[in-house]
Amino acid sequence: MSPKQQEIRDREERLLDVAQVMLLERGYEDLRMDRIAEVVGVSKGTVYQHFGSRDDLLAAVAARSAATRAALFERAARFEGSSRERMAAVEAAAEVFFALFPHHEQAERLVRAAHLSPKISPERVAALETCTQRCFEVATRIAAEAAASGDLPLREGQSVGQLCVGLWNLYQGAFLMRDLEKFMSDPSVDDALGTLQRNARVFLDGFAWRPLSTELDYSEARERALNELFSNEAQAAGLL
Amino acid sequence: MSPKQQEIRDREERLLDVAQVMLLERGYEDLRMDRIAEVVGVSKGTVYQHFGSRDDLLAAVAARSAATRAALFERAARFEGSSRERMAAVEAAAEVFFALFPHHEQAERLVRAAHLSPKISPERVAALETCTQRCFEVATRIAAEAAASGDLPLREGQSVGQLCVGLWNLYQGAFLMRDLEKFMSDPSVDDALGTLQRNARVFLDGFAWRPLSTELDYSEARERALNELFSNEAQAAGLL
DNA sequence: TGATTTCTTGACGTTTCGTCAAAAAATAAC
DNA sequence: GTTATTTTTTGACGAAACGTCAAGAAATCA
Repeated sequence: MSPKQQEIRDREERLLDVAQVMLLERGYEDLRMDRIAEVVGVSKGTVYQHFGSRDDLLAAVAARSAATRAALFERAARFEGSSRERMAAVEAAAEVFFALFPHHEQAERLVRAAHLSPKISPERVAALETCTQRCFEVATRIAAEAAASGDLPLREGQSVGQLCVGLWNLYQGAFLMRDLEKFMSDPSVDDALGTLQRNARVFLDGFAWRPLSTELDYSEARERALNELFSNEAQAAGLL
Repeated sequence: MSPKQQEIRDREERLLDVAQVMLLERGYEDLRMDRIAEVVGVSKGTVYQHFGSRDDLLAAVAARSAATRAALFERAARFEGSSRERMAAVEAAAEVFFALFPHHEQAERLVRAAHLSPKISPERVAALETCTQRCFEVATRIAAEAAASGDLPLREGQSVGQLCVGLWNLYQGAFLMRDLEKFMSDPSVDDALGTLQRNARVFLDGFAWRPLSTELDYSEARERALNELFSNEAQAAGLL
């Protein structure tokens, strides 16, 4: 790769870095192409060489963090333990991602809202979806193994797909709620992360995925996963 | 109220109607003030008499449907039956709302994304939050009664707040997923609404809220709620 | 009927997006 | 090492939309 090509690669990363920070700190409305160009030290035309439009840049930001999430999930898949402990490691990965990339939810929401926008290159949308699919595949594989081994006794009409969708929904809903004000005066839900962890356990208990959370303390598995798999990231995110 | 004032009121509703449809059909980017004015048959200046900005109009759209949701939830609270059947009625209300106001998720997401925008009048934001709070209050009251009566045996560290947050998250996450493409090839989750209903049952079973879904068929309660409480709406939404 | 207040209008200033022809830089050819 | 060609960068420009406001129209009041 020629030095020029390398420079272009690096610049794209820097553009994404700047856009990511701006999105988080100032919001979508203040994500201005001129300003990004100025901060990175290039002209606006050059930014448009990398990204076809403002929305395309936004999608690129989302795609980059989504790729990181998929990588975290796949790392979690290597966790050693019972099937449900391995799912707890995946949940830990979701937590780490959530803490490390607080901009991502907003970015992905906006990309989805810019629905079918012809201004977003199809490859980027495809990349984003592939990453989500990879996350689902990790979870599905673990649940399928649990079902095969008997740890997860699926009842009539239940499937590993249903379970994974439910767990995903639970997490997405909770992440969505993060920047929302509190709707409840109940102090028991002040700790959003703890509430989410407990609810995920209730949900998996509802499937009777053994060992139940009454039989085994999954916060131990969670901490082991954070230490063994995500040590650096978890420390950076303040989870350790 | 003078005829003029009535006219202004009506016009505001028409503006909201048009904005709502445009938002759903063409997306946020194509929600143009000039165009809305033109469709309703007034000038742009008049639109700005009603709404301080484009984002404020968006927030007004969200606030209006949120008020409808709160009303549906409160109607659901009047359902007769066991505590868990009454919660099933609330879930039915959420389904009805979801089907009737497909624009709402997007609108609320965008308002939240436009975070702290000084262009949205504080009263509208407050109205939006009050409506969500009303929904939570309905759910919380039912769960609290269930806990008091012994139907819902909360374990150490669990609370009705946690349960309501979890159920809300599950629904929000599922609604968020609606317009998303499918991530899974699993045909068992093709039926998004059915998957959501089953997952909600698993979740409440996880709390051991009696009668469990294995002991009682809650689709019966759901259909009764749709018929008794939301007959018109459910028919309009194609749920009956 | 005339005076006063309230409401409506659309042209205008501003901002930002995205384009593109010209200039600059990098690479290739000799 | 110099010239030619290709690639890359630039910033001025046109288009589009937001939000404003002074002038005019309509409604209410006296």
